Amino acid sequence: MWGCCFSSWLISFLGNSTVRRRRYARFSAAAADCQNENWISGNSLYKRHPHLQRLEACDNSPWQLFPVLTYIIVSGLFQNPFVASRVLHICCNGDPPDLNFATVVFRQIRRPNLFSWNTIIKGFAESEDRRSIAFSFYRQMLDRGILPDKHTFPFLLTGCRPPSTAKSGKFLHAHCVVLGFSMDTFVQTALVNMYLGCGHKTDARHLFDKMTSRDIVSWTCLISGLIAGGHHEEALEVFKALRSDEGQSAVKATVATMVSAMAASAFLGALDHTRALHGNLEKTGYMADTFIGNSLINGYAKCGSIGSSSKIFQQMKDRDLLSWTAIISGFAANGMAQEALGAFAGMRAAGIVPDPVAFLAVLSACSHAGLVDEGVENFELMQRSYKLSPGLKHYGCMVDLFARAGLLRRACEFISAMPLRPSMAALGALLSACRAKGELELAEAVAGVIVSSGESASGAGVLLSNMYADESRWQEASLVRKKVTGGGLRKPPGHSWIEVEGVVYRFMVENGSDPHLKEIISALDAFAKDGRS
DNA sequence: ATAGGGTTAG
Repeated sequence: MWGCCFSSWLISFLGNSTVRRRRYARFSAAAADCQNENWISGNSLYKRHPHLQRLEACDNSPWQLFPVLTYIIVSGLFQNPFVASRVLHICCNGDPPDLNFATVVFRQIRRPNLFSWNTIIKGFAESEDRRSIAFSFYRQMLDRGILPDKHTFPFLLTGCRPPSTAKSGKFLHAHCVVLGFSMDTFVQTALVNMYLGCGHKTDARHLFDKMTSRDIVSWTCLISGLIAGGHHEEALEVFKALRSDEGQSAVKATVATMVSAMAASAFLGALDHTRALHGNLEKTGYMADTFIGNSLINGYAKCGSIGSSSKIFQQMKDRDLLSWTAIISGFAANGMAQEALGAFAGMRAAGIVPDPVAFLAVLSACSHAGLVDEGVENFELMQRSYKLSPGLKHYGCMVDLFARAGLLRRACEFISAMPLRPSMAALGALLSACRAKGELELAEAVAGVIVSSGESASGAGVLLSNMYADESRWQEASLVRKKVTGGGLRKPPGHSWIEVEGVVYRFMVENGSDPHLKEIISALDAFAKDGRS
């Protein structure tokens, strides 16, 4: 983008002949240096060419780069590998990075050095949609006889994230071993991260366990990677192992570590863990951190301790978008819709611009409390005042809002007016509302839509079958049920977990393997008896 | 004589 701007700037710059003559003296000094094959670099370079120091001050603002870039190109200093690498680095690390211009710059470097290769590889590996280009640069680099160093691999490995498989990652792992970089902590951590990202948990654990010098980033990578893969209990176990390791080695949990541990604890709803983490944090200097505050708000809210959430929220010095969203969705999840709406008003009054996630929290508060008018109002506000187009989740939430309120007609109308294909969740919400209202005909129609969507319809099938059973239409009930189970479809068994004295126990329906299942059932029976009396 | 792996809300 700014490559184009630069061309026009260059033309206007060079077009003025008086200016050009005045600058000639400076250029000719640089030109003299370009004759010299022994390139100077670093401090001595900047001392000889003070103009180049502007390179250091314009990382995020390409506009400031233009004058010095002109100087660099016209003088020929661009062929100094150090200077070329600096320019390339600026193109790749701008905000946003301009990879097209970086490629143009890279192609102009006659003999790219390892630093230039690493820089362009990093630029593409960190991009969203052009990660594969990083690999083709790696390939070209090897073809030109340049060997990678220990910096190259972490760059390349960050590009091995889903949807790409572990295939290229394993390839790189082999290169690391052969070239002797497999003992480097950074490379090893990047490998662990890559395996976790590609879903190869066992390989990642194996690698991590064999690491000779784990530092805190390695630990944090493992914990956050396990969470991303849905292994929250294992993440907490690793965190405990880290805690016992902290006594013997120099590793010490950082903000990133604590935030990840908190996320696992929040997901599991483990109140004791959350409290323990909070207690730890009070002893460190981390409480002032916004990330930490946000994760505590979320953690306490997920554990049902919304009072603690709002206390943390009030004590926070700097509240950002996420702090407000966390407290709104916390209130929403704990059935406090009025407080959620109040917090939303507070957020707007504080000058924080809500984003789609914030609106989702508001809408879910309305839907849980049956506040139809407020829901519709905010759904419109989001589009009208904030120019945000609702996503599938927002539409799903609105369907849920109407369906829970028993407004089946309105829910149907809303679905047919949707510009997006309704999600399974939206149709499912409508279907359960049909059961609650005993609207069998509508339920059949909705179930038909779900089946024709081609996705797994086991939940819908079970629900419809139950509806037939409600009406004592046993034949149809068993027919639907057979279709669900006979077609290879199986409803995944529901599972839950409970934290008792700091230990998380997971249990499943249909699975007698848990040694505590009997205890759990008898405890539930006791609760049920209490409830009746 | 420039660079590297990790962070929260749905």
